Amino acid sequence: MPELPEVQTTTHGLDTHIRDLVITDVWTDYNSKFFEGKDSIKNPTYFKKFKKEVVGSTISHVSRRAKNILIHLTRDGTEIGSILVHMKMTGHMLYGKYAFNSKNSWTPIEEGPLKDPFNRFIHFVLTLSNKRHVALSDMRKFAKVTFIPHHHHTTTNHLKDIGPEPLEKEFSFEVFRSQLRTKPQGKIKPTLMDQSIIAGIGNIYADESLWRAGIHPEQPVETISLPYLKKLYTAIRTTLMQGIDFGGDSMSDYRNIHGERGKFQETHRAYRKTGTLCSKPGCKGKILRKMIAGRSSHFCSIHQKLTTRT
DNA sequence: TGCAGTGTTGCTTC
DNA sequence: CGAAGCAACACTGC
Repeated sequence: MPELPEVQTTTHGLDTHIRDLVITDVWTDYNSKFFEGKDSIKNPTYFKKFKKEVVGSTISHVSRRAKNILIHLTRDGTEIGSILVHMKMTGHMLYGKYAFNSKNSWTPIEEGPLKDPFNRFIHFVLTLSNKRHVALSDMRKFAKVTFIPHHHHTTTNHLKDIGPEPLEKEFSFEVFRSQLRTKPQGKIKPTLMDQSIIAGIGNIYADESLWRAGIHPEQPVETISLPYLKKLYTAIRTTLMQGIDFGGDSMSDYRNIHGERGKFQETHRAYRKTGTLCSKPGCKGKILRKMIAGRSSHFCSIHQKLTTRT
């Protein structure tokens, strides 16, 4: 589920714990070279190159771009690039002390994410100079890990088509509106989830933002009035900020780097609330579920009606 | 038991 | 060009 707030929670946690440490080893048991491009550690040939790049480098800091984590590396004080991790559906990063066991997998042994039920799905591990580890738990094995050389940061396919960050102060209402104008005929929900329009919004935060703004997920972008667009702009920013404040959403298997759950799922108003009464004060609607652009969408039958003009 | 559904995204097809 | 469908994988819940 990692969307912007979950990736932000993980990024911040990593940044405070692994800054200035040296990477002393890298391990993986991902092995399919299919589906992902050549520059994926799932490709054994690429992994050898990857290992050569990162072992011996120092972590300068950890940042986020859309739903990607970037672990920035230096060598002899010079920036060499970063490890890009996209956690996709079920990935989450953990920090702690692990031991490599006789079954060729990793077990947490001290502090850290001892209680995380997903420790059995660890497929990528960085060993650090303080004898601790960063582990990527990834049940469905969809995650992407690759090395981005410093000079490729703005040109790599992994990052070049990503839209503005919704929580940065440069993301004004005018920026939001001009981004949406590139897809006037699009349905609003798939448009919000398009990473080239706005960075970091996924299925949960799209549904929750639209509930708060009172807009039907299939409302064509060009038919949304100025006041409703402004409501939506505010709803997106406050919902994402709430997600971060609550430590992310753990309705499914997201955990922070210590293996702990976030609490945003306790505040859901629409996502996976099918059949319940709408909780908007005075609203008598029911939460409906419908597949839209291949994703299940949840919205109120009354205060999120599809209209010819909002 | 069986199968629909799951947070993401990129490739293929139309 | 865009939109839709599906595949990558493993598990949960009805």
